[in-house]
Amino acid sequence: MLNLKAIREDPEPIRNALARREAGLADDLDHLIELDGKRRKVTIEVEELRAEQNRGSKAVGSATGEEREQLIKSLRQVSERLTDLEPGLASIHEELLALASRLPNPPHESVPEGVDEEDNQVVRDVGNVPSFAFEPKDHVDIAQRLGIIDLERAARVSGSRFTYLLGGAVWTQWALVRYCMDMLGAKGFVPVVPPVLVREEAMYGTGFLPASEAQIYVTRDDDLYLAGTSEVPLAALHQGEILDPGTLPLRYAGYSTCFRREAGTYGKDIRGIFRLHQFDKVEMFSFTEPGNSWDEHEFLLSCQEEILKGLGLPYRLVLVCTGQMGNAAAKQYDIEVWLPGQGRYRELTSCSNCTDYQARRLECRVRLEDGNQTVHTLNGTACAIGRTLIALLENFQREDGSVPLPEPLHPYIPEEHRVLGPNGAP
RNA sequence: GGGGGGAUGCCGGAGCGGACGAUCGGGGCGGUCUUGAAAACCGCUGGCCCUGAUGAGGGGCUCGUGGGUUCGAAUCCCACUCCCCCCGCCA
Repeated sequence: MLNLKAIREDPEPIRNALARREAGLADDLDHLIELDGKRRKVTIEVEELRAEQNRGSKAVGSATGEEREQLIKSLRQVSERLTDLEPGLASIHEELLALASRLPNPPHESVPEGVDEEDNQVVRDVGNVPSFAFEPKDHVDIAQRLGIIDLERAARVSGSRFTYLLGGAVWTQWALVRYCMDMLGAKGFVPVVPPVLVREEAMYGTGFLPASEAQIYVTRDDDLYLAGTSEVPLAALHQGEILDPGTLPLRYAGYSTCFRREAGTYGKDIRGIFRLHQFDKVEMFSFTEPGNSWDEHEFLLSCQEEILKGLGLPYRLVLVCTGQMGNAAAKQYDIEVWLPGQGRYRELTSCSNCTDYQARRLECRVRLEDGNQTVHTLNGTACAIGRTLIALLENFQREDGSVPLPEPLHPYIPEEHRVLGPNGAP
């Protein structure tokens, strides 16, 4: 949700920023400004009548006889005029809210303008792309030979885009989770296992509704939504609260299963476990004072890079262009990991500063010296388990099909599973 | 699934048609006293919106949510939502 006060005071920067995202948005903003003006005009009218009504009603209490009758008579007229005006105000308000909640966060000036992946800006390449003395296989070949994923049976049970993870894949999953949690815990993140079924308000508050409705699973009888990322329940954790500035920044590391319908991606990444309806993920989430979110954004990014460097995965950091950013983000970094099996970089993590966009919808504020202010929220993937598993398999594969897991994971894996081999699974 | 009880400010808890934005207690903040602290005493202490200069001031809304009755609703009526307890089932 946009800050109407800020728009009213100085609409130009916001209009320009929105136009950089998508051409039509500037017109939407103008419509919004018009509605806001209308609303204020009618509000003044209505409130003056209400003030009159309040004054009069008080007077009735102490009046008697003829005077009282006269007063009630005239107040009845005020009441009727209000009844005429109020529906108009309500509908303007409704329209205003519907439009305002549809508009995305205006991008930060440092965000490159563009429409698709081609327009993303590569910030840096890190690590060495491995070279192989043999033809590297892709993760499906490797994993199936190891017996650690079972896509066919999963399809029989649940349909396409599901998998069973077995044996070594599971050991690796727990190791990745513990590796990330230990690192983030040491940095002051509070580990969280959040609810993954959430109410509509949480989806709305994080900006996934109404924007991405088609991507979200809904339960039939209970009207609960399945979170596509723990960002949703983590953001909603402090919904409606006024936080004490001493507690900020609040940093959480949420571990949860994520559910995505992936509507409209038929035929895309259909092979393997790259794009599933269900996967597990460790997600970082921060609440900060408005002035500190840009520093926090870089901090979350540094955590992501530390995790990947620790695992020894080659990646590149990308600044996502205006057209590719999530609805709530003002700026977004993606990290793309090198996948030898595909011979290209693929998205592994994402890190967004949502500024006050989600927090305003969630009504999450901080009590500052000069009044209450909307906090800023940020989110970043610590570890998308499935895709990280793909990256480990493809980058560290050996010609015999075995895969040694990187050393930082060893403390969390039984010794016999530190190298994924044919004996790693039934 | 069956039965019962609730929803009021940061927390507890009154109020049940007209000086109620709300008694009181706790907490928090400030002060008096004290070498310091505690105790005691005094004062302050919700949010949102409009107007105004992001000031002072003024106004409106807000007692779970939405509707209704009324000149006037925290208080009466209707619907919904949520929370809690007991029984049953259950990881």
